[in-house]
Amino acid sequence: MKFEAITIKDIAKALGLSTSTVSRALRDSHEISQETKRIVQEYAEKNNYHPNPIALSLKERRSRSIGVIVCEIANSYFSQVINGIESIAYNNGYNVIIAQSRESFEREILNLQYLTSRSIDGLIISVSTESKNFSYLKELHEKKMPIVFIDRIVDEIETHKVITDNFKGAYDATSHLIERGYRRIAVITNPHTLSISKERLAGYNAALKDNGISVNEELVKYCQHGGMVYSEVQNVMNELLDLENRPDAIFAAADKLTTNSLRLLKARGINVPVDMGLIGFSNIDLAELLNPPMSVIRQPAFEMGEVAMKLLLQVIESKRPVTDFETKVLATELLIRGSTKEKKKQMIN
Amino acid sequence: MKFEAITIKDIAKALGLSTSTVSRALRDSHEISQETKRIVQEYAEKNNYHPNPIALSLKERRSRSIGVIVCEIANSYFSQVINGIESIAYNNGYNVIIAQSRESFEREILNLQYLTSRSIDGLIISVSTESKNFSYLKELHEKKMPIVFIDRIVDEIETHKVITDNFKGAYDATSHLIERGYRRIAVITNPHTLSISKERLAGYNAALKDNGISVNEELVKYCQHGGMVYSEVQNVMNELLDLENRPDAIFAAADKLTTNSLRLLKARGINVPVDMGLIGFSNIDLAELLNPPMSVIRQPAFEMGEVAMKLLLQVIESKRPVTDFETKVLATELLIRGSTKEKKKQMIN
DNA sequence: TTGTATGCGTTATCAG
DNA sequence: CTGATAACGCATACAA
Repeated sequence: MKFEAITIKDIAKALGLSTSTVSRALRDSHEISQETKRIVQEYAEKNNYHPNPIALSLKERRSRSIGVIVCEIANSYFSQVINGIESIAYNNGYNVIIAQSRESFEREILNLQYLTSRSIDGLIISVSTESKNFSYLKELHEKKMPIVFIDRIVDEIETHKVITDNFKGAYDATSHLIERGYRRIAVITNPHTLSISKERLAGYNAALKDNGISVNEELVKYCQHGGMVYSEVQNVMNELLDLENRPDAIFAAADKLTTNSLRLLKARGINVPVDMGLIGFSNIDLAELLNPPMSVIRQPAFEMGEVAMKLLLQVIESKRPVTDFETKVLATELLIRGSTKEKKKQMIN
Repeated sequence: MKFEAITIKDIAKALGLSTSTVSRALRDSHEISQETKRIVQEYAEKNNYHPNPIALSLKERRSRSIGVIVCEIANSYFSQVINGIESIAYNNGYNVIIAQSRESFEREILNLQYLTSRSIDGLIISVSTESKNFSYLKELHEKKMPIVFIDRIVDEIETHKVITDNFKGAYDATSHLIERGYRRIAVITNPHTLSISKERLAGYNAALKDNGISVNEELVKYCQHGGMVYSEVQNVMNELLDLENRPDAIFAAADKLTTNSLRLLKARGINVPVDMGLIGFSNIDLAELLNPPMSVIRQPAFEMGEVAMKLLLQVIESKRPVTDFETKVLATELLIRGSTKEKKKQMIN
């Protein structure tokens, strides 16, 4: 308790004991008499004593809080990830300190400095689209800060990583479009600085190739800010739509890109999937309620958060050396929606 | 930095100075010679010195971190709120520690104890649906912990509150349904322990009354767990649909209830809005892309977070006594969607 | 201008 | 079994 907090010293004074005796009594040490323990514990209970964790942190050199850096909390995927992280953290008595990079490298570094200087015991991070220089993270890693990467990983840093099978996810998505008869499939993706972008692009390319469709570079569009900047997505979408040989389908390779693509197509009066096929990575809960229900590639976000936090705990609690790292690859899920014919009725609203 | 951290003591030893001199030099105290300052600051810079915030917290009795308790992070409304909170916190050098109650009173208390014992400087909370006893919060408030309530407030505790005009929002929503010709309008709402529920229900009642429609108790349904438990929403939905005189529209008085209602209606093959009108409080980004576009009541979630954090800062930085509290009431927004006729084309997907 | 001593709350080490 | 003391990293009142 921060205000008027009762301390061991207060208890000691009140009970005419020394602080060390009180401390030991509270920790149920065997070298304290039952009687003393009882008295101390009762008094502590009655006065709602709680050890000051700040003091404990200073002493034990651990804060029992971990840092999480993602590009944006208000993103269905990341909020689900955080949900998973928090659930495991909570069960293990850890606090979660959240920070957002908003896809800015500068903010990522500032957050990183801030969190680490706040003595977090570990870090879970999904790097920003803007990040190219990872020396700060490397330094941190070399200083033995437990780090777990999630989704957007940094290959060169050898630590735990939690990802999904991005290649397969993208392959499945693209194949799904091909199966539905689309041939001229564009892709809108995050910058290739991100590991996930490369993998998803590879999956897209492979699916095309396996179906005898040649890859067309003019159909590959990058969004430098991961869909954070709406106008950027708008621009690449316009570029695609203005091509003399317009694509007949789009694969959006990230959550934010998917929703923004959908919105942009709608705004231009382009009917999905009749005028334009669309599939994307998305964790939006309502995808199946869309018009028409939209097939998506879903990442097991909650589970990814859980796994990341569990790995981090293992390192923190030193059950596992940082060198003995592993990469967890979870499966993506291709949710095929709207396969049944929808009844069309007149709408009032 | 946590590992191999360089301390003031290290600098003092290296430079043959005392810790206090170093401390003062680093804080640019006037009582230190320019020369000494320069030497110390250069050395600190070069060795990447950062003061240990844990030690600072212990000394200054403040942690520069604030606690946030919401029912669930992975909820579009709350994730937007947190986004707003974080943005202001970040600009002011504060960390945000997130905790979820998951609509459980027990968890709320545990989180509360945990956060406060972690010496947070302030608290922003949206209470759980299950909470009826606020003695713990009251106690905290009496101990001068800066508290700001957001959305789900506790009337009896006199501190800052940030809410939206729930009465008007619900009134608008209900009126909107009435204007569209619906007459037998049901409401699905959170338990009446929540302030927002009472206000929204009042708005609903008033709209009915003002339009000469009598309130029918069998059309008022409560979800004790705020939509967290899907089966609970399912049950009340079934109760409504199984009425011999079934409602012709539903007003869902909370984010989670709206999406779950929509999903349930879809699952039962009930066409919205033809077979059943539906409107609700919702901050889902995709509402306008739904089939058909769904009108919703939107709360300015991000702004609410910002306002809450600003108020909290004022109290923390003692620019404003806790007794001089205020209640900010932001406007809800009635987003009317799908007013233009939608082209209906055959779907492939 | 600089150094010494103290305290923030806790636990560990040593004495008694 | 219990108590005194030091230490965690820092800032500051007080001494020099």
